[in-house]
Amino acid sequence: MNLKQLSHMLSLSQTTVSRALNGYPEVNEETRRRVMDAAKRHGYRPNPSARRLATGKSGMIGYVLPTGNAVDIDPHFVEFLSGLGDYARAHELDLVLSPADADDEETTYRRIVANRQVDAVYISSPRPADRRVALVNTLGIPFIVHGRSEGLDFDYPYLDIDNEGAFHEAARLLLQLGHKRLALINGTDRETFAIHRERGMRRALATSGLTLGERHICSVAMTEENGYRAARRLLEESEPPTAIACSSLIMALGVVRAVRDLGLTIPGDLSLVAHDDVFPWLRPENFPVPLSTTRSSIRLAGARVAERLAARISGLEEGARGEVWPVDLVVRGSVAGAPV
Amino acid sequence: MNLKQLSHMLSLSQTTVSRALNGYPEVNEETRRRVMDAAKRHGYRPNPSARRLATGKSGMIGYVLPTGNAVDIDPHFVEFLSGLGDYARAHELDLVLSPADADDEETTYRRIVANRQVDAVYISSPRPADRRVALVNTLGIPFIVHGRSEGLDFDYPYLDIDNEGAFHEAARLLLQLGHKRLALINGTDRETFAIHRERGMRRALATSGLTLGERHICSVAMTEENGYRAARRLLEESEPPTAIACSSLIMALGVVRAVRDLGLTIPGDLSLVAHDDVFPWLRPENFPVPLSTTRSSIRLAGARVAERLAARISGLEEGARGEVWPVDLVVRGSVAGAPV
DNA sequence: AGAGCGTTCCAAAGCGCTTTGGCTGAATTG
DNA sequence: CAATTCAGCCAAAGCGCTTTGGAACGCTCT
Repeated sequence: MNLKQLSHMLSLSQTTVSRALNGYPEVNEETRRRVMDAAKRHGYRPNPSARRLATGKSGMIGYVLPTGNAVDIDPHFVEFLSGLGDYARAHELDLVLSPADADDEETTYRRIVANRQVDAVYISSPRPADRRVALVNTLGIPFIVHGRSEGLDFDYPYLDIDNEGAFHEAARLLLQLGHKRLALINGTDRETFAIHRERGMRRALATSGLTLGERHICSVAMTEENGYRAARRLLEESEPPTAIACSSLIMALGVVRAVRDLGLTIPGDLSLVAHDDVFPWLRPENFPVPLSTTRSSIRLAGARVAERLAARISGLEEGARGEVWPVDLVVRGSVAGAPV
Repeated sequence: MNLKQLSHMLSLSQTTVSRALNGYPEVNEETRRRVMDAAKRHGYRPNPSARRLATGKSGMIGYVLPTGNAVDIDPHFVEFLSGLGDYARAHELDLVLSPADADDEETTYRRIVANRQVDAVYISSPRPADRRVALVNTLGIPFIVHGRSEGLDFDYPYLDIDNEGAFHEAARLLLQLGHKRLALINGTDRETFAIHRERGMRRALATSGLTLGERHICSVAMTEENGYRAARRLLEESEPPTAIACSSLIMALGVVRAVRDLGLTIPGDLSLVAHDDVFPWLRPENFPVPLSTTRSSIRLAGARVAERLAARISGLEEGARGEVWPVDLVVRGSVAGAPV
């Protein structure tokens, strides 16, 4: 059932039927009702390919998926997607993932914009002076960055959590508990969120006249194994840290294992705080010793990004509005006063 | 730069240019070269929306993403996606995720097929007599099921791993080690893979004249917490199992924690085997006691599904070919002889 | 020489929608 | 009452591609 048939059986022109369906004002309400009714009764659905060719709008939002043998997609992604999908569903938006060589995402961005394949895109895990952000900005497609870049000479719309504040608070807590030797097991330092977390921690330490030594900070991919290795290295030093802040629950798993292997205890020998993106399948309260966390639901972020993307597509949101969410510090049993 | 302009500047008709570009035989090789050349030089890219309207082909593969507040997307999904994306990239295929109410995916399948939004779809985590499989089969769009359904009165193309064989082997190993009381911590029993694993285990037990008691099998969502709870329940019985097979590494994490909490040891008091989908961020060899696993890379499966999907789209693959991958049994320190 | 044939190209008709520009007749205005 | 206005409808022109149904040309074959 296409527009032609539908309009024919209503003895109306395609124009009128199209307008009636799309809510244009220049059609009699009585006629509109008739049209709507017939459309529903016959299950008419405008062909998206045709509509898209005519309007250039696709009803989809895009994401460029970095791929490659050595490229691992972050498990956070799926939670983010959950939230995004949840909102997108309610608004009949589809999401298109365009796989790209991780070393050359630009070509793909250019392609999907040139082809008008999607109405908007989002960018995640931005790095400082991220070229993707710059590119997408000049290409002029609606977009939102999940996270923040830095050192770009223009403003752009983003949604980020207060990573600096979160780790500042975490460090401040540890300092208040008397810890002097803190360490940070961070995500790879090419990503802005990791930089912000380090910054927050340094700021807290500076307030107490302390610094974060070069050797007390690890920047690694967020796997259990890397968490373990980093923790071992830190704890086997001559003057090991008495408290560690860790950028992910998964790495924290490794830290806990290292602590055990070394015959140490949490929080007796080591206080531990980690960032929690809120996975349904791994919860900080279920750690051997309930884990203190800085918590922010990445799923909610996904939903919010979808919401703002939709708003930008329909012109309800404009400009370079940045949105930063505060992060909860949740204190559980994994932190205690510094050992004497 | 569109076809009209390009053909005009070549003083050729759109027909000829189109045919030259698409490799049709009825165009002079010399002309084809000229066209190809000009196209490349001017960076001509056919508009996908137009092409799609004309041909009905979209160059995308689809996946219906179940969403909802209470719906958690499996973290396996992201690994599968990695593999799929990796292959799709090389073939210029995009992936469109259509979010759907988890209770009503059918509407969405109908929509994407009716709208010809994608050239093929894949279905994951099938359940017995899965309605999605039946639906998609009658709708006549190319598809592949990742996993298997059961009790359907027709054949269909799928890619699955030998879950039954894997757990049969795992159980057989445990039996050989003298274990008599085995337990299974499985994924939710609505999914076929869980049923197959249970079946494999039962079969192995039957061979030794044993059975898997009702209380010795847990069917739960695969979270760390559920693994913990299941293990506690099992181990606190009067005659606790001496060996557990577990359907995921994440649940195994919980099992290990439970064992510790109860003051037991692996493999002294309990032998443990788990299924490993091969995540980059959590590896069985890094468990406190290296975990024995049944191993199969879900990432490779993703790549293979993409490959077969592409083959079906282009007509290279036809019919209802089922493909079952064998699963490696990797023995590590977490299994030992049954306690005396 | 004319029929027959394969090669190479083209004009034009879709694909199914949106949108422009214009037409009608009734209501409003001076 | 003629002149405007306006609500409500329509025909037709795109959007940019693919594909159908020839047409023109140079050959070979009888």
